Amino acid sequence: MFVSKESTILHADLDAFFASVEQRDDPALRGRPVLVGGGVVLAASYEARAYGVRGAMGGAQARRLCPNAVVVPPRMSAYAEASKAVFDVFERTSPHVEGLSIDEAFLEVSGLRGIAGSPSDIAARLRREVRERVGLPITVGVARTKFLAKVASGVAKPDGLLVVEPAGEMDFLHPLAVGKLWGVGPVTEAKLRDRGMHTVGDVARYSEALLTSLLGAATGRHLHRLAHNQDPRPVRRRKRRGSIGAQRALGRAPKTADDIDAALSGLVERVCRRMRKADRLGRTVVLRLRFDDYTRATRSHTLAAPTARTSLVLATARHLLRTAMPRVHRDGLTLVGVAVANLSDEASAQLELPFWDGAGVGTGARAGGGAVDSARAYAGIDVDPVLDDVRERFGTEAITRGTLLGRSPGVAMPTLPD
DNA sequence: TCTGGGGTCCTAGGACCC
DNA sequence: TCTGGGGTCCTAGGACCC
Repeated sequence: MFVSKESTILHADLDAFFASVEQRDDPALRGRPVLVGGGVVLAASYEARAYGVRGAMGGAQARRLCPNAVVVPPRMSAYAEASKAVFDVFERTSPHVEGLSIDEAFLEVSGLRGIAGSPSDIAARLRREVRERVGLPITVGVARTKFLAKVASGVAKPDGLLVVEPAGEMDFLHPLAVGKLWGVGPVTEAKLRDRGMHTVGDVARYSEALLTSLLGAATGRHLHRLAHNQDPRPVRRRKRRGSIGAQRALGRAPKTADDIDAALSGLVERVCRRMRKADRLGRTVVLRLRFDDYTRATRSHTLAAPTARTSLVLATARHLLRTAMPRVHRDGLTLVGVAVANLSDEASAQLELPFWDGAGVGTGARAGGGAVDSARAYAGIDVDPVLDDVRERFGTEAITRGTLLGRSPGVAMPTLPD
């Protein structure tokens, strides 16, 4: 018998997630406008949205729009816990779950028709289970493609369910504003508008060649396909994340070099702790800066071997910051961020070199024999036994690519934690 | 309306190697 | 001595998403 390979995809998206968790945990907040986060609104309950408040809005503006809103500080661990409980329901619903963020996922359910009922039955049951087991409202969109399922859940919000039937796809798709297309933000939307494209149907009338010349190869091709209802992307498990970072806004007040360095140290420490907790190492240190006029800059450096060592990441970040100091002095720094990218897991974790007898053996920096020699002279320590030991354990490749950080009395070197 | 914190992907140029 | 093409890695910036 011929079996259709046509897929049916659910897009499940929690409603006003952070705000809903707060209302769930504090009955006094139910039915009232709730804002999570004071400086910038991380989430606004639907009661607050009725006043025009949106996520990512400045806190002052949000309170102007909705003076009787209750503002609560974010409780990230509570949200992480709720997210995990919701994803447990997802996993019970389908073996094919692709998480998109802390509060949304795609589920492939086409293989389940005979077992679990129609897609809309499955979606309705999923919503009920999330409500009963976790106590949160969730909206589900159902369609043959990821894109349509995601748009459908957006239309059905809050606390809704919308199925886009195959026969109705074009009628659903073409009147949509271009801004609804996945990957179209303010910049791309303006470019499309300048060409007279306001709806998805408008985009569909243009050639792929024109769209790619206007927007670049990847974006042009992507939009052309979506506008013609071609979205073959399958639901698949996510790869592990590719970077871990932290950042902090500094405000506009003038700050000293010590202020900046203190912020940088705190960020590096947070990032490295998270990396070690997740059992991951990274090779590329990225420094992110934002200036008074909201322009941004990044500086990055790739180490010879992956690490999660605070001292090494911090030394690298400081070096990157020094290279950016002219710009910092000229334009005024308002945000500093550090990320470690190029993450690897256990396979390459062996390259993380060990401590050895009073000498810290770190990985990274542009190192060869020269760096080893200068570290030896600088620290005044006997590194030959260290080299032998490392060579024996990790092979010559590791040692020629490593840098030695000496630690001996009277020599100022970064402290090496854990 | 002046903007937080966490990410992803794409582009383009230069260095370097074969 | 001069010439090519292809591939990978690194850096920086930009757009976008939740």
